[in-house]
Amino acid sequence: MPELPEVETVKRGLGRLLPGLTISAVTHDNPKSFPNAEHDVAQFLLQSKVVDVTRRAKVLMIELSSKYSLVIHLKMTGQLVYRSDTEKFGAGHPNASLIGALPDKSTRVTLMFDNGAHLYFNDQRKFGWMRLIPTAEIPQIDFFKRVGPEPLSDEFTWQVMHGCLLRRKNTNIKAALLDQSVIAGVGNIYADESLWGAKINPTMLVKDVPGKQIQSLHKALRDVLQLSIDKGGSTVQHYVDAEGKPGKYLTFANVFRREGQPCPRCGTIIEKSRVAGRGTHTCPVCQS
DNA sequence: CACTTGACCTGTCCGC
DNA sequence: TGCGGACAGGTCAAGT
Repeated sequence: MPELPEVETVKRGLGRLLPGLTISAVTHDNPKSFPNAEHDVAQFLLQSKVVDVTRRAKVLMIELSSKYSLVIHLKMTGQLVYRSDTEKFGAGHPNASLIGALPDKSTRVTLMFDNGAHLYFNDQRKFGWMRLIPTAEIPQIDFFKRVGPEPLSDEFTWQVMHGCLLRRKNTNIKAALLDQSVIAGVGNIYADESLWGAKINPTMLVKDVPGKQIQSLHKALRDVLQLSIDKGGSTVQHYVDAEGKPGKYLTFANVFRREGQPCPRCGTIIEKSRVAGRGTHTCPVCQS
């Protein structure tokens, strides 16, 4: 679920809340959350001050004054939720969260800060991870060495995108979009939405997609990612922002999770199938 | 090498 | 009501 727009939304929220705070206590379920940790992570984090919060692809980085960074992947069900020492989220409260009292049974890591606030890393399915890595060494980790360009960057022209996609010319266009070494940050939601926008059938092989349609896909992908960031991301089940609130993009979705409903463009009933091992939503007429 | 499938997990939903 | 199984989706390892 957390794809580029969701991780970007969390990054912006934490970027407003965390910098300047010092970590005063840590609880965690090492080694599940901190695989292959070389240090006593909790001890190592104490008295570190948060310097900045950044994002690359679907990965969040909390940069610390110790010259180390917490590198975090939320995978499918991960959440990072900040709560001040006084927040109470009873029903009807204007700041009511999607989730209840924290920590709960999905909480895997808790950071407490010197202002009394807590940051909870919740992750029902335990696919997510955190790593404590020297900030200077982050570009060297395997994932970042292989990951493709940021689709919202100025350098990401349609020609650049075409070149990236052609590295997987014999696979279908949806699998190529989902491949993080081709383009960074695209997941199932925005693959389906952008392919619908460009009127491309997801099973089409990359080498068979004409340049004109790659241009359409480039615009559709950037538009849908930007729209979703503007709406605070997509919430299917688990995703919430740094304050525990769900995203609003899915009310604007054209095909994702809309099987059985009419295509907003032509009225044909949207179908669900399986492409690249994922649930895939298409208009059978627009994307024939 | 290029590409596809299965494993990792847990909660939810559907059919019997 | 209970129970088994499919499904959800990001990434890496293993398989074809």
